[in-house]
Amino acid sequence: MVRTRFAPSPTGYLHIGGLRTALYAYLLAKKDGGKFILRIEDTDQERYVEGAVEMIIDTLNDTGLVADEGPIVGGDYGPYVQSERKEIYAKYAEELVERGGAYKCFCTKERLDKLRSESEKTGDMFKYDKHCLNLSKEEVQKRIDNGEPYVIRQNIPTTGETSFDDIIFGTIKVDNDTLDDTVLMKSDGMPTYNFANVVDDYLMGITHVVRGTEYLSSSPKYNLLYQGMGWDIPVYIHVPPVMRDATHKLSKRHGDASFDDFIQKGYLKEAIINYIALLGWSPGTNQEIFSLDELIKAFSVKGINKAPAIFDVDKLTWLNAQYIRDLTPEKYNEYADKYYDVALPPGERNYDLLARILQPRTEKFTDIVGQLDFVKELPDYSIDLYTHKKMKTNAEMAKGIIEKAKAVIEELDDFSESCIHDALFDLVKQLELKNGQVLYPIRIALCGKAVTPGGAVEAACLLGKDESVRRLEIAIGMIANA
RNA sequence: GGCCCCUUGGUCAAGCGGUUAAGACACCGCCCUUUCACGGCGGUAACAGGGGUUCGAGUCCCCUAGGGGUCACCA
Repeated sequence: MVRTRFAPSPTGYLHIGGLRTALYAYLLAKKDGGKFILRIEDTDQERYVEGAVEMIIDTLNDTGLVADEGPIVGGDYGPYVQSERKEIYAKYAEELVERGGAYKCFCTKERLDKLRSESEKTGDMFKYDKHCLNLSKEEVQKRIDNGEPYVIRQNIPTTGETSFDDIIFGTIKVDNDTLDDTVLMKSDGMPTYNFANVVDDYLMGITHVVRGTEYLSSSPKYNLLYQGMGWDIPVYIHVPPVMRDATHKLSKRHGDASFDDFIQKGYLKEAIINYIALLGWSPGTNQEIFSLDELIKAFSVKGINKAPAIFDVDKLTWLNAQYIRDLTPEKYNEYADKYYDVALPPGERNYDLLARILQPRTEKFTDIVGQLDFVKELPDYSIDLYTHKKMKTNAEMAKGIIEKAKAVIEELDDFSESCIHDALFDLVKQLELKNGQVLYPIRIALCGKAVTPGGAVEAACLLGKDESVRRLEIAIGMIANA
């Protein structure tokens, strides 16, 4: 059975790139009816951020990428938090030492720094010189008993080459002498990522490792580790990064939006998931709208592109608009309500009308506030707005029309949308003008801005009779005084 | 700098030796229309460069250029 994992370190919000990695791991598992596991990699206590684990789990649950096993839900392979697995790593590290795949190292930071600056001088890459590799067992024990701090380093062969297979990048070979004896266990007893990920992936039965390409160059070392322990090597799927532009990765640090930011900005989680699925992956068909279930069916690692993908907000926004239009009006209003709250005066709301005029015009929910800004208060506007070349209207003729419209509207007892509509269209007929020639000036008078959701009828309905009449009077006065 | 990886329109991408090189976003134009949108129709725009291999190359090989990743007791 396929078992994949998402293994973030709890250093903050889940960002877009991380979410996409999680999505791919999830899809890969679910495609096969397998399990998706969440593991928290918190071996670096310095970078730990309070509450980050909860935020990550919330986002995952929210987006539907629900982990089958993990810190809260549990599972048969726990604990799923690395800081709770200290003894496990220690045990396997000792075993690896026994097997010759690793050794204890007592070198001080000072010695290492010296080595580093020396290699810097000669321009070579820093490589640990295996200084402690040949310490005798007794010597090692003596120094441990003396309380000397030590780390455990991976013993990498100095000759030969190591290769590994990646589903999307193929076989990659590297010379062993380009590999450094990296630290596996830190002096504080915690493992480094380099060791913990291998031990955990093995112990947790992970069959497919999905992670970012930043691990591509260290993967040979992990293979050496698997081999050293006599463990089966998992299938690797390294996914390219999501970029802000051609040369920069998307990063929260540089103010790039996170998943939560997009939700705040009025994006639908389904749209975000749909979009990031398509970012760097192609289903091989022209389908672009996918529910999570459809993604599971359509997903294949073969469709993952090797090149980094630049995040395009425009396309996300377009997709979001598609999702918004597909909402039922009721659902739309549910999402929109909190924006109505800020844009609209208190009182009853014509939800039916609101959804009808706004839904096709909403790309993200935050748009609503600006689109309804004329309702609470008539904007300051210039009578130049009455001039519209295509409508063939101007302020002078607008005045007459608005006066007549005011009269018509004042007489309405039933200020329903259909009554307003009929009354205004009767006026059009009566005046023997085009629809736009009479409706356009009325809308301007009502709204005080050129672009509004809906037309004169909808605006009047939204404003109510008294306010409509008031605004028409204002318009008449403005033009008269001009 | 060493090593590894990548390179089709502005962006996401299809292509897997023979195509007029798809599709989508964005942009532009037209239609619809009481503004703007929505919707419909159409348009501009790409194989990084150079060598090979081949009857034939976006597709295979090499080089160059550009970009990314990595060289921590971070993940």
